Amino acid sequence: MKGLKERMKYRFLDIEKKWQTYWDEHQTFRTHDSSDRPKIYILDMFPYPSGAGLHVGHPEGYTATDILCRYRRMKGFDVLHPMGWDAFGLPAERYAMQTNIHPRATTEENISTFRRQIKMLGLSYDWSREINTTDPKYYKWTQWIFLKIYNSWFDPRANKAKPIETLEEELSAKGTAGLNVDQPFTALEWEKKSRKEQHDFLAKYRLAYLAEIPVNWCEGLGTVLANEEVAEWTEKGYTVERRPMRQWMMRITAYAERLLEDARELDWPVSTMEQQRNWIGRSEGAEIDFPINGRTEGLRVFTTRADTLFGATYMVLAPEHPLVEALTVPELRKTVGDYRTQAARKSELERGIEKDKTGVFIGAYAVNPATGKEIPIWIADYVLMGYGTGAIMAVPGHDERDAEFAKKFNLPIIQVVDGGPEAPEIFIDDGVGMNSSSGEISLDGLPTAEAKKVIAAWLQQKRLGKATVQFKLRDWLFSRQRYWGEPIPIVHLEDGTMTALPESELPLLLPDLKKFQPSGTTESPLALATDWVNVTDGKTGMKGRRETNTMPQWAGSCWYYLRFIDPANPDVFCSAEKERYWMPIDLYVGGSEHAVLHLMYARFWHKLLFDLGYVSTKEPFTRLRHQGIILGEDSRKMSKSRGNVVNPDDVIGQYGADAMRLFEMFMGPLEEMKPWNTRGVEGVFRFLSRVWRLFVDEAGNLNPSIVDKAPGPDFERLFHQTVKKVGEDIDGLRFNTAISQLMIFLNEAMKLEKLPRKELEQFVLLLSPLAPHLGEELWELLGHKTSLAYEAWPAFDPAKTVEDMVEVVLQVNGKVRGKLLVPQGTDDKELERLAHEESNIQRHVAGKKVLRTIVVKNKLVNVVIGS
RNA sequence: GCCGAAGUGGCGGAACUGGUAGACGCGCUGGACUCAAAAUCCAGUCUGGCUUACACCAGGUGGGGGUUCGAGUCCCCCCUUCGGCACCA
Repeated sequence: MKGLKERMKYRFLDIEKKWQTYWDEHQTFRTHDSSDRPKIYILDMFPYPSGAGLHVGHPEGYTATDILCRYRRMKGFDVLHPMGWDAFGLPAERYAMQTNIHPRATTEENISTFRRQIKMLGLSYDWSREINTTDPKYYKWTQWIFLKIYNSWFDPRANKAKPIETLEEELSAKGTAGLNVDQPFTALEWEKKSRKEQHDFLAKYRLAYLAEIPVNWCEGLGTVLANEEVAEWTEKGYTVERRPMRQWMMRITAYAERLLEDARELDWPVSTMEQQRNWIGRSEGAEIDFPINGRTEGLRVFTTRADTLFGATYMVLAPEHPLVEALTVPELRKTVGDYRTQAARKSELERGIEKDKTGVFIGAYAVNPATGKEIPIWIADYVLMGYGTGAIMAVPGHDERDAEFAKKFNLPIIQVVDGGPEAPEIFIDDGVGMNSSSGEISLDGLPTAEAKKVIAAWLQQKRLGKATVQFKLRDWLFSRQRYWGEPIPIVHLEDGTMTALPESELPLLLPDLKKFQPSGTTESPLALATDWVNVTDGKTGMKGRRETNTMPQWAGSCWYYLRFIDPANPDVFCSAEKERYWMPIDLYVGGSEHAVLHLMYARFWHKLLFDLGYVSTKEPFTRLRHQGIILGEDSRKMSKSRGNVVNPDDVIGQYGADAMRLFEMFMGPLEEMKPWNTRGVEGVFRFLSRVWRLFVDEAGNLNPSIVDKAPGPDFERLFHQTVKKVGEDIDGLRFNTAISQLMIFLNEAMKLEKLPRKELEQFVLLLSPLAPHLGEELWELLGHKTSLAYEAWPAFDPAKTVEDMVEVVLQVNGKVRGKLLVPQGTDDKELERLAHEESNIQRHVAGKKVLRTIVVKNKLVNVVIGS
């Protein structure tokens, strides 16, 4: 008795194991390159394999893309859907410092866990393409790309990157004639320069370069951080200080305009686009040179409000501004010096928190080019060296920060823009010019936009300035003081020059360390591997020292999507032919926490590779979606301390992978934040069990009620509606509504005595992308010998989706007063007549005047009456 | 402070270009099966009024106003939540 009952049960664990093994053995999801079928490249952001294993957030995005992939395969597409590991990273290294276990070992172990957990979900990845950023066969190419970047420069005339040789050739041919440089030289002079001089000149143009800049040093982590990363770590309680250090940078700023411009064509979430736009921070304005008494060079400022030039009553330099030293009068050297050291100590964060303005007068004066008046020059830390020119003209009448400063230090405030009678004391918006005329120019009466143009033209003509564009984006700090990262393939030679490793020497392997300890300096632990560090340059015979910094974790993820296309190629990072077939990525799914960092860096590298001719598209990710965060059952963020973490292993053990998949998709829209709910998992599990019972009888055989028979008209219509809706919803990533349609279909099917075989088979196909294990099992039970993964997706007949009887709503003044069942397509006249016949309508219309009647075919009749 | 997204039953959420608000699921209530329970199945479930009942009526998509025959959907103002930026001149 019990045995029989056991057999009829939906035994998900056995079924799921069986099909996962089948897919593995048959290599069901192995992708073949370039056929004449349409292609689609669907990518998940590959995970960092942490020691904690998968959490329920990971499967959400992975399941979504998996469903779409399975669906598209059935629609006849070549689908590229790979998975890999972003495996360099700090946690494994920190663990190594505590235990001396090599990060490689920890990483391998974590990857096994992740792989096992991901495979349990039944995701249809092509595992033959698995990649790992820490694999030398992979990072060889990360280093190769680094060299490409190092050996390139950005030609502003072409607005693109070019090999550095093109610059050398140009310099040899015609010197700096075609370039905009401070100290021009001729071709002959170039040839006469020493090896080091040439090297240093070129270094200023390379897209990867070393710079001594104030960086974000995090003592706790023993490394520097990119500006973009600071917030993340300070939130975790680490302190970050500004410290000048010599670091590798990438010239992402050269691409600011293109990163902004090309984003317009992308199908990305608006908030992500917005974040990127903010981060790039383009602003249009003007550069103006303020003459300084007794000096030939002026003081250059950037302003977005050149129209307020007449209101500039003083100037402010950033404390770090290079002219401060020269301009400060002797009597004030001490005060100014003290202020500068004080400001240098403060981190940028601290500067931001202290809203109270500080600053000191340096004793010098500039001339306002519009009024001809002398105005004092101050330094203050509210002006940042990193933005614009590091100097501003202060217009306290129309800028809140300047106003605050002016009030504190009793500097004159002049109003030069009329904001109308309602305007606040400090009016910062657009208005009409006033108090702005000299013998040469007048802005009085001009609207702000107009005034900006007039003043810009005047400045240009007087050679005092010009319209320019500024960006907030800064160059990308690319080096980290870590062991567990890609070594930078550069050697520093004893004459102070650098040499890049030839491609033939890649990969430059990480040396094996016996002990994983911090170097004790600001260098990475690699500095301790003296055998590795000290080298002799083959070409020059000079002694050299390897670069000990490694690349940031973002490096490997900047191009992994290209390696997936051709993962084992030993000769190139990705074959051009395959790249042209598969790129761009048609759908990219991952967390919104990567909105600026990863997504900006990857776009930057991609554009570089595009300029150098290695990829065929200017953008890598055409359509991007973020999965929403899954909260704990208590609607709060999942965390160990709250004890509300849901473990995927447990859920799968209890309800199966299909139920887990289905629930995560049924919870709500993919992108929304939503709470976990165990009852909800039970709900979808019940649905799957009901599907099982519909197909399988108590003895475990195919339900004998399934017969070769045409469906009734109502059921046939529902079938066609279901095919239509499920397909459309999967394409639109609306899995929750696709599932509810399948539920509706099942509910109706359960009511039938005899089940039409053809429709039920097709239903299995519709269900299969969402619950693939159950799908395969039922498909086999229905007598099919091979996997359904490449079965044709069911077709629907639009004509058969329409109801022949429709319910028409009867309204009086827009309020529902009755309903009517009429044949589809009943004409307006007839509907109107029927409406007026209906008793409840007559009751409401009685004694009133009918003004008009609005009829919407197949929808409603609205009788409009007077009072 | 600025920018962006979103507010719908007890809960997760549906509702195509303005046309029956609450699909589907959870929960809850009642019933069937059972010695009993679990599982399963059937019925009900926005709020209020009235009714034996069917029906009917009023209100209802964060709040207030507007456009419209008709608004969850469009416009204006306000409130709340989430995400981002934050002296960027």
